[in-house]
Amino acid sequence: MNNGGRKRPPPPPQPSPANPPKHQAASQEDEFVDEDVFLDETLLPEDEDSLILRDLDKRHALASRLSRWARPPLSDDYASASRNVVFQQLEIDYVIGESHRELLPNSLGPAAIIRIFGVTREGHSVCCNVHGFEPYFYISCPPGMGPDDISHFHQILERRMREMNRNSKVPKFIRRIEMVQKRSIMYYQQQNSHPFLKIVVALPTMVASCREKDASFLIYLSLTIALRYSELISHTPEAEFSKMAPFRILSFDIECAGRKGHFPEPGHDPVIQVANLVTLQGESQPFIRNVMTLKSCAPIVGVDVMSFDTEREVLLAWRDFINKVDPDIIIGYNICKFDTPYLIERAETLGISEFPILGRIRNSRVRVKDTTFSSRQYGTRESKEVTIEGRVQFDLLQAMQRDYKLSSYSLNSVSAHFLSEQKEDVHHSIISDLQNGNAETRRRLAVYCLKDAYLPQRLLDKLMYIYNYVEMARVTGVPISFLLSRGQSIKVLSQLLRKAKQKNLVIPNAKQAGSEQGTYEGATVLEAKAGFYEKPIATLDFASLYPSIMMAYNLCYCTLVTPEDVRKLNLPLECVNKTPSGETFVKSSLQKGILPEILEELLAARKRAKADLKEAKDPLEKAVLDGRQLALKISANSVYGFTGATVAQLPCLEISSSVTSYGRQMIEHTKKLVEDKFTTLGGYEHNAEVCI
DNA sequence: CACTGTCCCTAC
DNA sequence: TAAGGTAGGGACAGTG
Repeated sequence: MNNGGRKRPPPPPQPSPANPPKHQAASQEDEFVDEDVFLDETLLPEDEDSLILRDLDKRHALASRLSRWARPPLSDDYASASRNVVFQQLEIDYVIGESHRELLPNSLGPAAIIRIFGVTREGHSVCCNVHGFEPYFYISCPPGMGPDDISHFHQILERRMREMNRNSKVPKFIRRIEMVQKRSIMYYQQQNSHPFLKIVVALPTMVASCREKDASFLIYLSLTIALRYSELISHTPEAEFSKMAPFRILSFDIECAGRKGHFPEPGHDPVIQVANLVTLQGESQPFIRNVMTLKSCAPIVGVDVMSFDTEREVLLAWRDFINKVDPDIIIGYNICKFDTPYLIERAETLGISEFPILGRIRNSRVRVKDTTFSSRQYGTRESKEVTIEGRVQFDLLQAMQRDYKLSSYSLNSVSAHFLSEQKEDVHHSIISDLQNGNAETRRRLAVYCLKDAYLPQRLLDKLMYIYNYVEMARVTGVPISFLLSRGQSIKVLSQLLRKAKQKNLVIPNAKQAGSEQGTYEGATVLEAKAGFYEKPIATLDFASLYPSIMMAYNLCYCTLVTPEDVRKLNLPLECVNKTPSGETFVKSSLQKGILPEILEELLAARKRAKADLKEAKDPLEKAVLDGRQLALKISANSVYGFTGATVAQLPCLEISSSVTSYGRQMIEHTKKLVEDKFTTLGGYEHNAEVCI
């Protein structure tokens, strides 16, 4: 048994025997009315089965509830592996052609990408992508391999998998598994009495041995897989397979006792409280509420208060809690930049080496990495990256900053904006005083800490983040974490890879050395006619102009014909389109482009979102759905942007400049059409004029 | 003051 | 290392 699975001590003892239970109950009732604003009916449990832990006995209810929800430990079969994880789904995207240097560091030739999606430990359970774990496993093979070699490569891959599998001590107990493919998020339907699909991952030694044995087949991260991917049956996320998985969502918040006038630093300032709420996706109430405090804390209605004498105990209690509850998704406010790194760095300071075992890979330590993200769309943001294998971290602050333009992103103002609820800020200057007071002042602090854990969960539900992000992840085929931590281009690339694989195409590494191609001509903007118009003006608008152009004219990497090919191939005129910018593309009758297909899918998804929008009644729900369809629109537009991004993975200015040239042409044409038709000569009242 | 370049923002 | 695009307006600073 590893540390991560170590049993948490049985229900902690009542923290403060000095307070007789009766007195507690009385004071609780009093305070509940005027002080515990957040403990209103929205948070209080409704049924008997829920946790109302007014006395010691009820603590056992928590313990049993917790163990009921705790997932079974890994089988002993896995004990021999130094690191392992159980995945729900394996998918192998095997060839992307010449390697992308970014995606495949250190590899030169055509490459395979194995993507692994999903994690589970119990059959009916659900999972998300292998977040945190590198979502791509890189395998490279000798340079010079082309599309014709795909099947050969396939076989090599398969053989290698088998070999590795033989080497491992893991028995094969899965014969047939039906998988639900949702790309990023999946619902696993148990077809088999045995719950496990097993994949043992990343035995570091195997990397070395593979290199020695077969230099032409480098494996950067080794895998041992218990079933062959050909045995997987994947379903598109439709009908019953489009259901949302009941993720287990942990929302947490920490409080630190900072020194006066200083922002808390993990090198100096202790973690004094950690509040946790655990909710099943789709349910309105958390099924676990607790708070871990340093020093005693008076009881709180509906909350399991666990008090400890040392900070070390607090941290370890939290680690054990995480491992026991085994959440799929971890949320909070600014957790990525503050809470999570703070806990880890604090544990480092205190020398608690066994603390950062929080993920689903046994004995894998969580590390903190500094990252910066900068793009024109989202601006530059510095952040810390903490990978917790197998758990999605969803920072509501990040999501807010990406999705909404607000004047302030404090939890307080965001909650006020979306939930009409304030957070009753405890000013940071009095946190230390509250901590140094008595059990009652620490209780007050705990209530606020809990509220700070509660608000992100409310935001998550209210803004339908799980639904919207899962939708986006499904459509684009990237893990959810990418949606928060990366830009638009990875989404386009991911869709390209998916489509290319379907069609047995390889994507070249187009990023040439010194790609100095400059910029290209953009859209026409007609001159506006300024003035105050009393009568309404008719507006003309193209529906998704650029995507429509790409679809209509079949513009794609794989339909572009170079000038020399035009000469060589002597293509009949009726098979090609010549764009206003002078490029040639074959028509879809000859070969349908990948990009148009991707766009069709995106626009179909957008259509679905718009249909939902029509159904929606609640204004906020409407706003959220509107945001979703807008996000899909932006994704569709970024397909065009992707081709014009000269610093991206696969620039193709022939496509982007063709799109804009068609766009200009169409706008001119429309203007002419309208102005020619609606004239006084044609019997209309006025001459029409088309401007901005 | 006229003009230019930069930054920042928004529209599409 | 990763990063959708171009067009265009307004505020502001610097310069002759």
